Amino acid sequence: MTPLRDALFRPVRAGNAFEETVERLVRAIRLGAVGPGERLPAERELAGRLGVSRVTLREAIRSLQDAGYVESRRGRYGGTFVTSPPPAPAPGGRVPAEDLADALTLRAAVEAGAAECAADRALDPVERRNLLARLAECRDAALEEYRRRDSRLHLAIAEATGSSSLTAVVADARARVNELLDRIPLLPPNLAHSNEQHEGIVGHILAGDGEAARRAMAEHLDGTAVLLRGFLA
Amino acid sequence: MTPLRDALFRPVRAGNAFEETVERLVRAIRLGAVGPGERLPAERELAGRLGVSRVTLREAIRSLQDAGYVESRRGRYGGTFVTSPPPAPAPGGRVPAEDLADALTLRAAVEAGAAECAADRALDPVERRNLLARLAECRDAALEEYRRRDSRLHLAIAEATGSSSLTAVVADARARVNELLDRIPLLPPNLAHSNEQHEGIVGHILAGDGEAARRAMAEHLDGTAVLLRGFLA
DNA sequence: GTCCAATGGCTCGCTGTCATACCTTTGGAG
DNA sequence: CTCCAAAGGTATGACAGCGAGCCATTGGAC
Repeated sequence: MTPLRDALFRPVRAGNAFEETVERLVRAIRLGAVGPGERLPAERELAGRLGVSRVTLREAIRSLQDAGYVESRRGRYGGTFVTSPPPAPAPGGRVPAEDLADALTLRAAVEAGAAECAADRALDPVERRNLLARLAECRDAALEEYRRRDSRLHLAIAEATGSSSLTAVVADARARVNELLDRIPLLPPNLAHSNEQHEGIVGHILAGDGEAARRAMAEHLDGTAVLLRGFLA
Repeated sequence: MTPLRDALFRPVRAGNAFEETVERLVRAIRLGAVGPGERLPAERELAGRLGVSRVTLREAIRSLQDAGYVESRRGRYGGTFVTSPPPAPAPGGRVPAEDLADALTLRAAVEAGAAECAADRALDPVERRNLLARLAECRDAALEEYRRRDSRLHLAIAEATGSSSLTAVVADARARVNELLDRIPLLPPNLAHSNEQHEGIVGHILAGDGEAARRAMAEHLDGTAVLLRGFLA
């Protein structure tokens, strides 16, 4: 009973508008939704989308500039551009075991569910191409680009469910796990294994086999879960 | 690409602090976390949990009073109590097909995932008893209480995953679907069938059979999904 | 060469929200 | 019977965030 109330009476605001805006922008960049060299939406549009005033958005962008994530240029065809290469994330200290379990459980549930939903749906050609393109991106990614492209593939799978809410939840879950992954080394053998599993997952989704897609995704996620638990527990 | 950005650049705030607080409180009551006659946490504590000032919380409580959801009493051992019976929800009009699909997809993914996670975990005796108690509550629920108790059972399953984040996501998804369910009739045969399925789901969870629990939950959810699509499409 | 549309940069007054403190009511402890 | 702890009720000053408007810069269209 108490844990249920904890969940329902959790904070309405994760922080102030400025902090949450920074968080969102960093997340979009870290998850690869806006790649290096690409431009963010114009301030007026972005402020509207985020439901935040332009003043607040600009403060957030200012701190991303200071952190080296973006650079702004004025004038027509100007804008705010993601720098390449992006700054290395701060390593961070230990992680409470409970937080780790919470993040991994959330991700396991939503990503496996998303893979199954995506497979059980009739995908249009655009979605199919998107999946294959993201898969290819992962295949020939350099080490320092891998995490971002991996996230993009996983998010493409979430998108393929056709549910924007589910996509948002997967993005949240993934952002949390990525923060933890940044604290452990990324090894080439793991990467190769990951790519094999990606092939399988996407294959099952395109074939419309929900059960197999779910199982493959679960196994894939379990791999990184084991790594995380090993390094951080 | 655009749908991904839509998900990541979605609004930082769902509304102002007052509106979101009202939403939270109504949700807690509608999902049965605080049953008829029960007391909400004291204002000072609740404001702290929700991360909102007491002034704002009180405005929210005030509108719940006006809507007939709660009654406040002063003095020691006073507090804000959920009324019984609660007011009937406003029926509401048509639902865009896209919203319906979005809500159902989200729920299918997260609730099926939660059932599987719960089953694959070593449950402590408290959690096992909680599941059985909620199951029993559903079994002998009157028609007008059924929706609330059904939600409590489903949320108990989410709690059993041990992940508060996952519990919160399931609560969100369920609140959205409940809003839609309030627009269609609840028929005794459906209810009986639901209860049978509940037995199966909880049984598989207690037995630790994640695969079966997931499948049973998916089937169960599919039943109400079909009903919803039939009535609202 | 001139114009102009689109972009980032800046300012000001208004409103919502917060933190804090204090008041009022109530029922059990002693 | 008295007291007081815990709850809801109220008031106030400070500030974050907003909307709206204007300025400055830029590069292509004409």
